[in-house]
Amino acid sequence: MTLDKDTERLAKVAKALGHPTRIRILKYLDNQSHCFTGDLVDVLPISQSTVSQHLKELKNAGLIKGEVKPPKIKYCIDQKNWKQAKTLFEDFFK
Amino acid sequence: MTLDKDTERLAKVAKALGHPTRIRILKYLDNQSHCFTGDLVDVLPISQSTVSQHLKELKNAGLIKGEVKPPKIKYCIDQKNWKQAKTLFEDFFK
DNA sequence: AATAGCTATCGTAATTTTACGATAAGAAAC
DNA sequence: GTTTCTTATCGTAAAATTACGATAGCTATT
Repeated sequence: MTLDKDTERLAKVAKALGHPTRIRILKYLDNQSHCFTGDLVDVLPISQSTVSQHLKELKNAGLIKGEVKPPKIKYCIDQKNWKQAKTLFEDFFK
Repeated sequence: MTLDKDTERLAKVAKALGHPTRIRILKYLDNQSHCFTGDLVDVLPISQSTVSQHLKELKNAGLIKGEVKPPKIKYCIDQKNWKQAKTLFEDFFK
């Protein structure tokens, strides 16, 4: 059943979106098109390690991806998975 | 900032959607337009108390509402909040 | 080779989530 | 009034989440 797969995927993405900090990160990324961890640490009222942890979850959910630009890591939205997520939510709310 | 309110709201709704069982419940509700707890217990592979717990979370997030039809409780989607959630996600993914 | 800068990971504690069985609550039927 | 039916709530245990400081890793620079 691809329906069940979609359900699992939708739930996983939703879970990744289920924290205000992660929403803010994604909105920031959407505005800036890309950013480094430090940019977020400057903007968000939480520690560097916690920011990194949230980034990890977004990456695990496939919503963002990181590119190593030593000594920094450049994050941006994973457009392919982003589109898929958008579609899943559209279908769900339709 | 209404933006922060929207962020909080979006995260809250997303969190409520962040479990496959709750997605299934909402899909079921969308198909049937309404249902009782027992209907879901028959369909889902989890116990009655767990179903009730998931319903509670969906209700807390405002996505569904229950109407007492003794001795049952009739659940349906909260259309007003559902529309709002739909809009929040649309704006977010736009 | 040593230092400096940036970020992930580790270790940890507090809180939340998820699941279950058992129990309570409410109204209808007998 | 007792029983029956349906569902919420309680109590509980295991697992996951969230947060932090401290530490490690990786480059580039000095």
